[in-house]
Amino acid sequence: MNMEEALGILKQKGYKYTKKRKDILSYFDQEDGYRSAKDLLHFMEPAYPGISFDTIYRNLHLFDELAILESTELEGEKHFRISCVGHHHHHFICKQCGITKEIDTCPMDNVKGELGGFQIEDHKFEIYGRCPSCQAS
Amino acid sequence: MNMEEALGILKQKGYKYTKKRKDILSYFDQEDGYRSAKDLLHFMEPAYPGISFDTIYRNLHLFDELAILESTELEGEKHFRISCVGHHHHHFICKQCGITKEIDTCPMDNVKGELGGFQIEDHKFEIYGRCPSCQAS
DNA sequence: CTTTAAAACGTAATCATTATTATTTACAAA
DNA sequence: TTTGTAAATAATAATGATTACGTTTTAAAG
Repeated sequence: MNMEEALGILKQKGYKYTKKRKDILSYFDQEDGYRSAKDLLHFMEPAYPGISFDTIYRNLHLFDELAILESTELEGEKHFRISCVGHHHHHFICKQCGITKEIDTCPMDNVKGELGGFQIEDHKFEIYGRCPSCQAS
Repeated sequence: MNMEEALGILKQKGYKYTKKRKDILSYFDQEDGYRSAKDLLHFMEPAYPGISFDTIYRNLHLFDELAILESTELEGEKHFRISCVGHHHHHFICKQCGITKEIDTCPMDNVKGELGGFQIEDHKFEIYGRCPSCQAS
């Protein structure tokens, strides 16, 4: 997912184009990892002093709903990253910097046999640790 | 993990035996699924009117630390279940009633090859859906 | 029994998130 | 270009989960 695609989705669904939304998208476009609402707020503050929580949260949720962003819960805080659309995948997530690495292995095929009678709706597979550059520092 | 084991751990580590702790443990012993602090509070209230949050949360964390309970985050709330010690495992979790089913498949072996240079510290694999009895209702 | 360290109480604070109402703005149609 | 209107934002306030704190109570060891 890149900015043009994301802006295209917004337009197509009838949502308005605002500079704030563009800037939010550009933030996630440039970052390659999970970021919190607070991280985004800190990024936005210089350009928009006093920007409200509402704007941050509403847009994060909107983008999550539109699958422009994907989200996960890390230590009690929701974190978001730009969506890697196209194919099913999971992530390694660096505990220190939040950067992600795509994992192509999905365990669900091997598991379905164990779950006869259970209706599977969703699953979460995440690996946590330190990325190479955080190990070095 | 059963009550005797759990109480043994408490004793061995020098923590006191109280009726509240016994009741908390008996709650998780009888429930076979993830339960929230609120769930536990509701269970405790009749026997201990006005029991404080502090008692609930402190003991949940203590038991989590001692690996008497294990925890996961579901929809912004921490949930706890009695620990299935002994072997590594994952869980199917029913979104409706919180009951769990053990999954013996662990995807980590297949994944390590994809993560050269990344230091793996932890992982989470959970499957969400409806258990057979919740599907029926 | 007495001691004492831990547990529990009562309450307030904190942190993330959501809701509310009023104002402002993007955008399309006149 | 102007204007109407629905959407977006601001400025709080509220909520819900969790943690912190000073005091009192209690389990359990001597």
